[in-house]
Amino acid sequence: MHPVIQHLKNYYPLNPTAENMLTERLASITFSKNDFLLKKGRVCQHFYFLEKGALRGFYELDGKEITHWFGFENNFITSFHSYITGQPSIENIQFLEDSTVWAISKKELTELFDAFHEIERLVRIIYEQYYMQLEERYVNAQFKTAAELYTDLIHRAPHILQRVPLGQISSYLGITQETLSRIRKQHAQ
Amino acid sequence: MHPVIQHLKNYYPLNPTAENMLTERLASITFSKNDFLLKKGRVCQHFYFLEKGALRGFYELDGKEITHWFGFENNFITSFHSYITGQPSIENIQFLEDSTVWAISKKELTELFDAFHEIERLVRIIYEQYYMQLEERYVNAQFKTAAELYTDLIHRAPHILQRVPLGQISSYLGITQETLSRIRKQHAQ
DNA sequence: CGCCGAGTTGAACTGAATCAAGAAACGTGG
DNA sequence: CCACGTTTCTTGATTCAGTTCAACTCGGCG
Repeated sequence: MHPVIQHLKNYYPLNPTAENMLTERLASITFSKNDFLLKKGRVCQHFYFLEKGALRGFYELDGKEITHWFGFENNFITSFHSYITGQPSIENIQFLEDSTVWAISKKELTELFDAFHEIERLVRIIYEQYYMQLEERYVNAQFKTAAELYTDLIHRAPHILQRVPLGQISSYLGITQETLSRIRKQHAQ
Repeated sequence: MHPVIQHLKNYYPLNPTAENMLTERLASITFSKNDFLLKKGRVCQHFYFLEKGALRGFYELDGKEITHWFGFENNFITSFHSYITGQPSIENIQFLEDSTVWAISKKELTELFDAFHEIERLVRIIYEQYYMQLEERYVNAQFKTAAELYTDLIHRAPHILQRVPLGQISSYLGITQETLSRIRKQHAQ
């Protein structure tokens, strides 16, 4: 079975016709480590599904790169603000590993919404889940010390330390690399 | 025209039949200042529209109340996590002023999704807007000093200082009341 | 072999928290 | 409508977590 269809079953089951129409419109693309899925200034016209690999969204602030999210296997990926508004993206999306994604254009997905109520429902449900995740992350972040943020993260995503450079994790947590390095040292002992 | 229908036109226009079916299911409720729309531990079974007034969502942390969002006129309101998952809410929702809300139950809204594709589309579009807002708030919050958070807030919502106690604003910004008081003093001079 | 990016370590500094005490504003009942 | 108690806000002194800046280590790779 198609890996995207397989994953969508976790949210809402589609009937076979809708599944087929969707599958036909999904294009597989492979990328190498350090490739960009999207560069700042371009409009994000696609909705992606990351089958294998890892990536990050980051923007520049005072000459430093701020990674504000990571994507791993089975995550839906897009530069949301740009995708929805059609405006140029402020963020870059870059691969951290050799990766495989499935892509569908906004135009095609919108057409599928018109043709299949249930596909729009599926996306509505996916939005709900992603909204809750974002909200949770937000509430968890505030009022925590750097050390708490770190331990929370390795509980939630223990693999992240092996797969992502320290500097990217530290900006994701909103602390400096030096502080994260010290915390990690404490933690290991 | 019904105030909810009026506001929905900003997102996606409904046909008259859908408008009527929706309007019939909306119940108007008035509350007084300090009333609770939802108390911690209860399941949020409704989706609300705040026609007039103001409210806040808050939770307890170390014996202190942390206000993590505000709602004003024309905002959609619910305890999202509880509403979606059906689990007891961690947060309270309390009115800051005498208010008027329109309510629809989750059951009825779900039935409307089944009956009218376009109502589900409307909600999908509303989710997109609210997701972007949350994302924006998140990115803006990190890496800002307390003073920057304050000036950003009064630009975005200048009315908030008149309508909301300082202690609630400070926890919303993730700083102490003392710090906000000092910043505000600096700012005024 | 030497360079380069990633990570570590140290010392000084600073923004904001904490703790504590007053002042002002509010609303509630007599 | 005033008096009293409670909540909200302000101000000061001290402390501390985390930043900044700078130097150093380590491992990989051309």
